[in-house]
Amino acid sequence: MRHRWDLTYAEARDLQRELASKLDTTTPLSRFDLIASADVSFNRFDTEIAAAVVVVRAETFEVVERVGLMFPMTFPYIPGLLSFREAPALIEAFSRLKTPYDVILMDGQGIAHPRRIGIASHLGLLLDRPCVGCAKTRLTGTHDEPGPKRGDRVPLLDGEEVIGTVLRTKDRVKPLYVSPGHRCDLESAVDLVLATSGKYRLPTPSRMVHDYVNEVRRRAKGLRPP
DNA sequence: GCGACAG
DNA sequence: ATCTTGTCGC
Repeated sequence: MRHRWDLTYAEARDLQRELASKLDTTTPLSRFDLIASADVSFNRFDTEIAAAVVVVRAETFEVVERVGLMFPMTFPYIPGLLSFREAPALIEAFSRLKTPYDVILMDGQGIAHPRRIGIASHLGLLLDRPCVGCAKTRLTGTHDEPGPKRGDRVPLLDGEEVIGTVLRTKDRVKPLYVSPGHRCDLESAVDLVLATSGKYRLPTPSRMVHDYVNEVRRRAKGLRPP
């Protein structure tokens, strides 16, 4: 499934409402042996964005394949419309990936979004692959403070509706916002994040792709140490 | 109108 | 998101 990206904000929101109705957030993940972690990186005023995907074996964190590239960035950052800025570059990166993977782990919200279609949901839907959303901060929803220990969690709510889980992945560090993206349910999403984290706040595959995508950007732009 | 607001 | 050293807290 594909669609155009050069839309007005109103058109983009209409498209989101249309796409959101196609999401599957009730099917448990059958497996997550091979995780395709995706991320982007860019400079404040640059017009190019670095996108990368790292396929990691969940049990060992061994890197199976990496793809990194630079891509033109045209859409601005508008809260709620993040995918229109970052997804085109990510989709290009995924198109160059050869390794079959079980699930995508995306930095950002899944259905924990005003229209229930954050970048993890949007990406999963367009690629027709299971996708988990794991964000560092909140976009929408309310919640209590989870307990202080790793594994402690509390529901992320929008009124009565559960749209995600605020999950502590490490003792006494800020919790993460986990929500299903597509072809995945909330329980599976939390399981995956918990199974791949512990040493750091972020899941290890997320840290790996974050480091790699920064390396890709710096190598393309040439950053000089002062 | 005011405050909130993934990356 | 990125630019950046030291520093406070467990």
